[in-house]
Amino acid sequence: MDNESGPRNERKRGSGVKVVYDILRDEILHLELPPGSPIDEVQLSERFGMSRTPIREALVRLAGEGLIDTLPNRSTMVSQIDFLNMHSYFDALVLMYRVTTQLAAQYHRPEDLLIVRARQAEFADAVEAQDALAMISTNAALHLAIAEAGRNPYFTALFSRLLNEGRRILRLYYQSYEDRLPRRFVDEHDEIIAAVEARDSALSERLAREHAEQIVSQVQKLLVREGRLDIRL
Amino acid sequence: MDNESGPRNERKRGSGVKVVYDILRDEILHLELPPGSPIDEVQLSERFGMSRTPIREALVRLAGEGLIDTLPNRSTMVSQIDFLNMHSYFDALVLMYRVTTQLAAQYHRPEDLLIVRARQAEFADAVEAQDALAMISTNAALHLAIAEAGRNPYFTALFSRLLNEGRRILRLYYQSYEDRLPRRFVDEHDEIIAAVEARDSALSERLAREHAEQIVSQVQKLLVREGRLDIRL
DNA sequence: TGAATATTTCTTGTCGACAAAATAAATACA
DNA sequence: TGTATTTATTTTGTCGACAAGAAATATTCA
Repeated sequence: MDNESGPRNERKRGSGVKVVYDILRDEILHLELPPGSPIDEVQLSERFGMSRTPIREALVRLAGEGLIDTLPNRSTMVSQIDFLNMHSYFDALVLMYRVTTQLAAQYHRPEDLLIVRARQAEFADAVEAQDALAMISTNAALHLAIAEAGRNPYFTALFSRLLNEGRRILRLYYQSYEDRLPRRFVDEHDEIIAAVEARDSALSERLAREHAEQIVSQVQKLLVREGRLDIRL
Repeated sequence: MDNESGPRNERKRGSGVKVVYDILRDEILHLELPPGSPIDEVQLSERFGMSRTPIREALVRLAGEGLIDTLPNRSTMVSQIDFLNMHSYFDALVLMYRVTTQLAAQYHRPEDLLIVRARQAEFADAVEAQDALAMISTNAALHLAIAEAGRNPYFTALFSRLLNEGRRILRLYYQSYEDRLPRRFVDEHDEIIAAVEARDSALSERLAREHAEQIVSQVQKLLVREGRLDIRL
């Protein structure tokens, strides 16, 4: 909430939309702009030191990615998480974990694995540091790197969107609870990476599915773990 | 190329962006704006009788859907079809045919089937009329209706994008060749619809996969069916 | 005559202003 | 005091203008 781009004369022409998009996107994903937050163009214009036009264009872009909801002549707001349809989300997420990991086993290149391993190291550091928020984002970054190694832009784009959504969901919960972060996930990632590297498609897909189902299971536990009001009647 | 929205005083405020988006989107999908066509904001502004601002917002939206390519300070153009990566496209297409059809078998409602049947009737009419262009669009509409009956917005969105891309690809070819349209596809659609209606997930998925593979196979034939220059050397 | 440079023109990105639509606040009435 | 109406304010959609960047054209030079 502090990376304003500065006045016009310090920005390269043509970069306005992207700067605003990048910053707002990150703020939405980090829940600095939580679901349901109103988005006010005039305030953003003041904040970023630019006219409303590039702000609006960035908002169109964010809307296209489902991160904000807009209707004509109405206030824009940060999109809500559709908890009523989590099963759709989980179906799509698990399938994308499987498909992208299998494709990575088939199509990865050496430079891909360098990136994947770097992301895994970051993830392991976050788990070691018991830093839940870092874990959430480094997990997404790792799996996105695997997806990119699979080289199917359609799946990568969908998976990216799902991972982003997952980041928002998880952040809602890890902000409120102090869970021990399971070291097991680091080991699972290592196994997946090894299977990918070995180009073992079937094993990659199987490990990815198990891993994804673990994650879904954990999210589901989070979703139902709302303590019941304990009042004697 | 004729549905301009008229001057400002005949349009409802707030509808500008959508009107331009809808018209340009259709023109891209119908190849009236073929791949690689330049997009000129000033001309569009004159054509639609509105300022460039809503035009640009519509273009941001189209870019987000991969229908146009934009870079800062450069001319926008209609996105090319990436023929070098058709295998990625086919992988995604087949998987989406399977997934959405299976989900339709699981989650469809009576009103969904009414729509699906109406789209199939339109498809059958197009085949009967040997109207290739109508067949291309009604086929996409039918499968999108099936996907919507499956009720997973993530898959539906990806499939919609893939079907749109397929429309552009097929139009490139059917504009140039006069093929007999196979009646077989009508029958296959009927079988798929019956399996969906019967809630037979496994059969639905199998039929969808076979159907998709037929379509892929046909597209592949189109792609390689460029006559070789027949000159004696 | 082809290449390099300068100039002109065109297109894109952004600006601030205007006004329609929505929202909030104030006023009137029962 | 609660409801309906009116007024004021805020926000959004669009406008046309300005200027930076890119492309096209003209000019110069070897």
